[in-house]
Amino acid sequence: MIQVNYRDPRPIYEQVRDGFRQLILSGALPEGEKLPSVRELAASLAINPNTIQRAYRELEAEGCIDSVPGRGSFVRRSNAAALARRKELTEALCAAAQELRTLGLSEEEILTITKEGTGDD
Amino acid sequence: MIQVNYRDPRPIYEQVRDGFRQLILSGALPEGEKLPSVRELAASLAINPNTIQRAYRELEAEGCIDSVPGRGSFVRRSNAAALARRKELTEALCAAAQELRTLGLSEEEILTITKEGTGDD
Amino acid sequence: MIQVNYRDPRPIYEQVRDGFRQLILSGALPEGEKLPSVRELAASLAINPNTIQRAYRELEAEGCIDSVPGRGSFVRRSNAAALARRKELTEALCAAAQELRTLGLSEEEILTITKEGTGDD
Amino acid sequence: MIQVNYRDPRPIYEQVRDGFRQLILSGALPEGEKLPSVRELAASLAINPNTIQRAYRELEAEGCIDSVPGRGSFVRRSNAAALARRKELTEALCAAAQELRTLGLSEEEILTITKEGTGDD
DNA sequence: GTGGTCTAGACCACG
DNA sequence: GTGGTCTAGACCACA
Repeated sequence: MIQVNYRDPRPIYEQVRDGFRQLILSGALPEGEKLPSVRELAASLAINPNTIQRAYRELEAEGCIDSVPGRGSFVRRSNAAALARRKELTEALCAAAQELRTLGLSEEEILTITKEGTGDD
Repeated sequence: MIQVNYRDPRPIYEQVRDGFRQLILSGALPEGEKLPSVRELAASLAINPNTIQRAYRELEAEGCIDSVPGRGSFVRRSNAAALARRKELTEALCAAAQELRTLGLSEEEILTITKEGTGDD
Repeated sequence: MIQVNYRDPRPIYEQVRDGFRQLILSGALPEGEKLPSVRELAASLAINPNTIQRAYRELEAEGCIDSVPGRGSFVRRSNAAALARRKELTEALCAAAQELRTLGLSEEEILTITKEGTGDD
Repeated sequence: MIQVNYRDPRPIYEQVRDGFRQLILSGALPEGEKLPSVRELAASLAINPNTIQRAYRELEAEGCIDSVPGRGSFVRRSNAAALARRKELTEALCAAAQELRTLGLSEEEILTITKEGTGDD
């Protein structure tokens, strides 16, 4: 369901957080779905429960999940979270495209890169 | 010439390094141009000289500059550096575009975002 | 009659307890009125009966209800409970007003906020 | 500078966080002021550094401070943070006033309570 | 020196 | 069982 990669320079809690965020915002995890419990996921990933809890805490702060003490954590899929993420990605995409232009790539080349992975190629 | 921003989550040495790389690869700094000395730049940015030195060291490792002990650091503009940077940006752009697709944006919307800042709009 | 909200950071038993206290102290539930049985309410709210029982237990300790084993729980509306609640709210109101003052709000602005919802506006 | 109270039911990290937020938003700590280092404050309060760090992390997320690895944490006093806090307090004040009304207090009595601590009494 | 991540393990409140 | 707080202590990257 979620994978962590020790070679990835990103901290583990970010990998877990971003992994779930992606699953939630893309709709792969439906609204109301129960996430694995902190201890359960920690055990299955061989990671300290505190690390998982931090990921869940941040997802809750972002509005992606509800954590209910004694019951578990559940997908919320709020619009605000999706919009915030969309804004982040839009800015990252713009910045990358801009810098590629300064490297001398043509508009056409950049659009081709953007389409990679579409199946259009 | 270079600016550092404490609110930026990136470490300062990365901000300095990336700032110079951008100036060099985009051609804003011509081949052979002398960079400010470590002490000079450290003083003008009110930053620890070690931090500047690390930025320069990494730029040299990337092939963006040549550091000549006793004389200073000079722009090299190698092809290898440009290609490496281009690969990084290409991957970032693809990843952002892919995730925007999972958020439900159409191909058209994504291309429009990519074109932002072109002057085409 | 009572609603629980999983997004509310307050534990469920507090939501139930506070909900009934509000209904009782405001007079919405008349003296002597029978409350739903623990099992009944637990079923209708899809909540663990232990949770309801804890809410009732605390309401009894506060003097808001009488629980008669085998017969049920009944509204008591004691003066002591009202006074205790009034003290709590008074302190909360004072604290909020004080902090708003430190944020630079004028006395007038604070009084206006206090009156919101009065129908005076 | 900051005090923690073990009798307070609020977690320690919230007491620390809220204490600094109050000092910052009220202007008691001027913009750019350096906060005590995580370890320093932890030692002086006899609290685990992790607990302090969590408080600082949340203050940074709120936009109240900037934490710069290797340099320290500094007051930011953003407008957004002040507005968010003001909104929280406004809602708390309204809710308390409303419930006091249901307890039968007159508008006059409530306004008197609100003014407590003004020196107007 | 600084902030930040992670682990291991205890303890609590809630359901 | 659940989430949440806290401690103790190690380790890393940065300045």
